[in-house]
Amino acid sequence: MTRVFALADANNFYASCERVFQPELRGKPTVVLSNNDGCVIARSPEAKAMGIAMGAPFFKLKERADFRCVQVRSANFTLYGDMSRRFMDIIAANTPDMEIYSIDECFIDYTRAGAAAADRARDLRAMILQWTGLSVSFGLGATKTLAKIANRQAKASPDGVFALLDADTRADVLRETDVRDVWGIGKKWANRLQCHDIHNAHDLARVDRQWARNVMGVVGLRTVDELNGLSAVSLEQVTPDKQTLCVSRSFGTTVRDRAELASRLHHFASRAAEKLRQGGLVASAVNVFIKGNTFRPDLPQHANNVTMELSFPTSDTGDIVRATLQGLGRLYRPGIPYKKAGVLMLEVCNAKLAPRSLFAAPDPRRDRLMQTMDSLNAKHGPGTLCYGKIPQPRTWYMTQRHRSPRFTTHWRELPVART
DNA sequence: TCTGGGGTCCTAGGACCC
DNA sequence: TCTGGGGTCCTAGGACCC
Repeated sequence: MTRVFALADANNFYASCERVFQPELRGKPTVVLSNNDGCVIARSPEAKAMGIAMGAPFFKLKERADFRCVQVRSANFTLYGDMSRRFMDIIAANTPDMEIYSIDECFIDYTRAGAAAADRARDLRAMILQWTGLSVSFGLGATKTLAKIANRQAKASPDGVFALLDADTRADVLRETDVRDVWGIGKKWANRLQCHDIHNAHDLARVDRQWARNVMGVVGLRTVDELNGLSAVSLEQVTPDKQTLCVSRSFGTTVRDRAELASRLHHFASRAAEKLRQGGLVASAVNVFIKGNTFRPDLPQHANNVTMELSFPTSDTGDIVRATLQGLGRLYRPGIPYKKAGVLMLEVCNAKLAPRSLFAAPDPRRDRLMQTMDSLNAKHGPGTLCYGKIPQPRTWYMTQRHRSPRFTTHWRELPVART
């Protein structure tokens, strides 16, 4: 049986979320910036038309003569996360066979809908637009990779839906698709494939399977099969537990002081522990890393990381903070202007499945303490209760000069309707 | 002055064992 | 004198994704 996958992808997601609640942005070139207002991570169609590149550093963008007409917003992940949940909920309520792939994309298995798949997608698209204000494109194909390619066409099609299901259309579209735009082919592989005279997706689909296996490995072979309509990447309906969990930030200004670095890592470790508990997870080790400013070779450089074993799998903020600060003690060098730091939780697994140690056991009273801390912070706002230090406003935390209100998740920031 | 953050999977190579 | 070879486990690094 021919399978039918759809990829539903919200158009210019972050920029669109901003526009839903700020109609004054509509029709104007709009960009959304990364943390610390470092670089561009989303662009409205008008901004794309101006040639503003994804990842363009903001400080360079500001030098452009036509910059004044560009609307700028700092990343507002609280808002985007909530909007994502809303549109995914609508899809889930209509189609049980779905996989949330990223904040703005999901795959749907429409095999059972058969010939009606495209109509189903159109209905769903209309519903999402009406209920959330978000425009979502649907690409349909016999594999996930083909659905991805179909989605690129859908973005340009008037009704936002494109089916890449018959053989002739498929061959035509694959010929038009640059090999670097194929899902799973990055910059490196695109360049290497060019050397073998493989320029578009159709060229790649026609290579010998054995050649693909030898030269590109199992991942490359899967891509080739998928381009030929052989489904090699299945729908992942159950989100597997994470294996690692990372909290890290670049700093707006560099940090030389050890106590200051410790304070920031303390915060990252606390956040990581919170994220573990939210997911019902525990970790057995924590990797701590610090690095200088690699964009500035003229400054003294130092980058290092260390892995600290925890005495048993845990999500206890105290254990994780302690290990993190011990790790920093081994890494820190005076006089280095540090630009980035973070913690990476390792050997993460479900708390219920975690191995137990004969020699060290978690204290149930600590679990209750963590629960109490989490519920207080949930009720009164993040940072109400901190572990092992006095809560203080994090003036250092991030540069967000252009952040919009958290329209959908904070009572005081709700949009106001006037009649 | 100013360049994001958070993931996954695969492979190569070393250590170690028999 | 002789310097095999296969298996497993671990780690680091590469490549990719959004």
